[in-house]
Amino acid sequence: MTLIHRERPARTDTRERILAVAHDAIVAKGFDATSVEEIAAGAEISRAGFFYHFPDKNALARALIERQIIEEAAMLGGFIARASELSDDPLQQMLIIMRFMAEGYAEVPGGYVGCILASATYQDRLFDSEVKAANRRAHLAWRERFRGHFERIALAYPPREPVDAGDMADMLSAVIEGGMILARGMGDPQVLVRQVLQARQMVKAVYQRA
Amino acid sequence: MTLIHRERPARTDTRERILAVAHDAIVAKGFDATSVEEIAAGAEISRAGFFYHFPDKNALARALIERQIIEEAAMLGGFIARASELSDDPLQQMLIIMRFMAEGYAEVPGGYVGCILASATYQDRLFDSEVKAANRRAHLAWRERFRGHFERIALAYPPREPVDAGDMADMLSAVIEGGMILARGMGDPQVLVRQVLQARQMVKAVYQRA
DNA sequence: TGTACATCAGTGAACGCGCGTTCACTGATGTAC
DNA sequence: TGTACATCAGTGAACGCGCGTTCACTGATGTAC
Repeated sequence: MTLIHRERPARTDTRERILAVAHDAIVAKGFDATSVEEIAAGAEISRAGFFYHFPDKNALARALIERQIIEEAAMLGGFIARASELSDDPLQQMLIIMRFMAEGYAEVPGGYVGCILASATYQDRLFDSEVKAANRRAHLAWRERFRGHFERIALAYPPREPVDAGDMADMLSAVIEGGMILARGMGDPQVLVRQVLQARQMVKAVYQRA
Repeated sequence: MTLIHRERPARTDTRERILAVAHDAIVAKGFDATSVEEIAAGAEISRAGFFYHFPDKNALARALIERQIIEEAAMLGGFIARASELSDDPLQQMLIIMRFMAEGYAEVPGGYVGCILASATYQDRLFDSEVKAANRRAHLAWRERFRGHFERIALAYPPREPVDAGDMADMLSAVIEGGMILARGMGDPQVLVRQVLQARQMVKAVYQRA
């Protein structure tokens, strides 16, 4: 028989596992209702082990929000880059981006979807001002990212009804956050996908000529 | 000097005060982070007094969601009735309703707004199936309420891009829930108002001919 | 190549605090006769 | 109109439990000489 030397996997990834487990639990139940105990158990360490990686529970919230901001930016950046490869027209680019978004949400395994930023928004008195500021920056980043895009669209395609480019940019966030709430509230993940595709139809109706 | 006989106001309204205080706190901080202690303090009773009115904390959540469903229905019912007084045209009615909604949110004192249903959605593992079912019924009620309306609009005004009447109905909820999250995340209550008005412009673009 | 020490990535047990809930009790109001 | 009892709308103190956090310790790995 060989010696069963305890598997001690090179897990510098423990921190990542904590973040992944915590993300899912917080999105599902809220920050306060998610205990350090269950996060630690999910990451297969002890409760005290958690505090080796984070000074306190709030530091975890901060890290999650920062991570979300970075991942969102990466995903969107990918969509934008691919869309500008596929078309030079700003309206077509936006329609392509929105289809990518819908497909992205359709592919989430189990259809389970939630947004940590919304979760933090609905518990904002719990978080310190640093977390709130990060949350705010994230929303502003989305807005600025798409405002310029909608301004270019409006130049090429005068809108049928007057709309503000900044509001159109916010609409993308709003339809996703609101769609997630509906999808979860109604127990049907497809609701989010349909909302994104419908917002896409509405964008066409606003800008596109027959 | 007159006898200062303790003011013992006829407060059968204690239950209502509990609900009002709890609503504000839960929407601001989440269900779990809102203690019975602070709800009782806000309603000017003792912690034990709270349990005279509700068997446990979950019963409070149920009562709040049921109350929200009733109040929403009443408010919307008022808007719909007034809109059908002002116009016979289904599209004009919808545009009037959406303007009422925007004005309603613009008038909220302090611009402070949140939705208890969204709050419950983001903590849904905490609530029992009865609460979840009520939440779901509420969303379905909104959808059915407006689906017929959008179907009538589509008959009179063939949409410029194909859209599903049920999805259009959901869009009203989504834009409000999403708008609230953005408004709070960015610290600007006007964001919600602008999102509702913008959705209104998009409805015009989809259905209205020049 | 061997030894001494430092650092990393945790563990297990204990801590105090705040929370939801219970319970015996109370003082004001309502009702029967 | 007075008295006895019931009900309403709570109070104050106590309960046990779970939570976030701390702390002394540990065993494996890395580094200096």
